[in-house]
Amino acid sequence: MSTQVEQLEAAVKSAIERAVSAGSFDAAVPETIVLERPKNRDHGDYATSVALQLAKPAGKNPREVAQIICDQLMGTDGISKVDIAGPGFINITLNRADQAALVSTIMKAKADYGKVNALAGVSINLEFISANPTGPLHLGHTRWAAVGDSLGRVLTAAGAQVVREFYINDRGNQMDLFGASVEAAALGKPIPEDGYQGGYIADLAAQVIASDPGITSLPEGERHPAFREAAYAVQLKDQQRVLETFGTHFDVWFSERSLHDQGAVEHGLDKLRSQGHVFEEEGAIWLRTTDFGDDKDRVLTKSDGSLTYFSSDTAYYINKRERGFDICIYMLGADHHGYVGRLKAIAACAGDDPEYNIHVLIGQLVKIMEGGEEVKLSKRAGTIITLEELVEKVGVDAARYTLIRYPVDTPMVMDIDVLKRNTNENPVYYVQYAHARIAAVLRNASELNISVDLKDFDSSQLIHDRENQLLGALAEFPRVVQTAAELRQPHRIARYLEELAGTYHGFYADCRVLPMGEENSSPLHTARLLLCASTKQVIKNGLDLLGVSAPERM
RNA sequence: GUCCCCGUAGCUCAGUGGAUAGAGCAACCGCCUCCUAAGCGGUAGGUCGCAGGUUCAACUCCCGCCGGGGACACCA
Repeated sequence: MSTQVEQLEAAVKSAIERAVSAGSFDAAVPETIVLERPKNRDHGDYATSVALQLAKPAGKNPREVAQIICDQLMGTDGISKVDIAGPGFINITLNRADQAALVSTIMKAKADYGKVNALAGVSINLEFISANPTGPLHLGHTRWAAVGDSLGRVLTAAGAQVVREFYINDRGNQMDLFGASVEAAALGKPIPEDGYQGGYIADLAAQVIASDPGITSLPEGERHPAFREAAYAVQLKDQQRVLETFGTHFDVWFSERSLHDQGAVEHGLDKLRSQGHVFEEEGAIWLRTTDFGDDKDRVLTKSDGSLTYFSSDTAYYINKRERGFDICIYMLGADHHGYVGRLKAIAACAGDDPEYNIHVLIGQLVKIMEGGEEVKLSKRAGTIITLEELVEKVGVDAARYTLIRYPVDTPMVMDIDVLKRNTNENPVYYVQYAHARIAAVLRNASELNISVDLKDFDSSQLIHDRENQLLGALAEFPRVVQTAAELRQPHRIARYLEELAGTYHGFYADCRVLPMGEENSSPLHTARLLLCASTKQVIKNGLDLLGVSAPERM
């Protein structure tokens, strides 16, 4: 089923085609017509600047072109008025009753309203967080936990096949240090100097001992790996538990070790060799990433024969592609932006198109304020804020919503004190409140036995400005989902919901939904109720994309 | 030195080349004897860091500068 905007776009396009074939002007018909919702209500329901774009190739002045298009557009089904404004904008006003048909569309589609097929048939691997299993998830991971999860939902809504993946860096030096730290804590010895100092190490030690009391009396050679493995298992499980309570689900937990066990590194190396970008120098094996814009070549195998972290990255990428993913999305912190070039180079070296097959999102840091002051985060000083602590302080909904609400490339400041408040300084409540408010109206309607049945819906009732505005906002939802998916920007969903909630509140203030006092119910009441129900559905659908709850009561 | 991100209202921030640059908070003024006031309406608040360029049109794209943050290992 095509949306209102798609129909309108087709209409404008065909108007241009008719004008061209009638010889009114000569220009190539644009692939897509940009239709925007004007900020100013006097400029109609939709506006387009095609005439301005076509003026030059057509060799006419823009208003003339606009006039020709308007003439062709006049009389199109559903369009009630077409105006030319300013330098040559075409302002289109739709027939109000026709727009109200959207209510049936939404009520029938329910949870499916907003799904689009922009990414249909595309298989996407979405990797995010990928923390070391050597400590609790902290604030930096939390931004990704919220945004990554939401992006997964948005991409799915846009038709993509999405696998959410967490890469476990369970190999190498850090793991040994981690194991040694927990072991030292368990034995009451001082933590190694370059080891992990956080308070959680003692807790881990206690848990490890509790589940395996004999571990401390193992001979040293066995004790060391035993501690490492036990602590790893406990810590990973903890990360998984915390993420589930946060509503972030992963389809695949991919262990770096398993990559090596499968021989994926050698396999990756072979593949890269066959593409001709591997060379040997000073006893090490290198990948010539500078062939593709990286600032220096990267070592795969060190001169002592051991593998670099980079070799895991290459193997992992190749592994993902061989598992059938078209697009690999990586969500990295700002401190890793230097990886972008080499990741893209990996793709290029593997014979892929780095502009299509790899997409790297760089997230800026989150600052946190509490009690009017910035909380300095420092592992050493023990002032790290974990995901779990944040949720304890402000709740899952507020934490998720706030983190998703901003584009990831802006550094953001979270004010804990504001998020703790149940006021609309906290935008999540503004949106949730609209949902709860509608739920209340619908409950009251059901007590009054007023029909909310679509077969009693009379679209010609909805002609009030506020109703029209609300319908316009509802019609935007699929476009917003599509843009959010294409640009990988879930914050657009949140911003849209705030606008929709605002439009609803305005409608609610000016348009009485239920009968007053002894008044009998009329078709207008039913029509407005259905408009409310549609709005509730869209808010719910949007909040679902954010992983934020849509309460029936507040 | 090279690279990335940011600079928009008092504060926190939106704005994928379009018309008079927006929202929330903070300030001020109004609105509950009937559907949730966690709401609505209004007033005030701006040289979109600075200077060039491209364009019919620039907060948006390009170049240079200024200011803030971050990154540049045969580390993981």
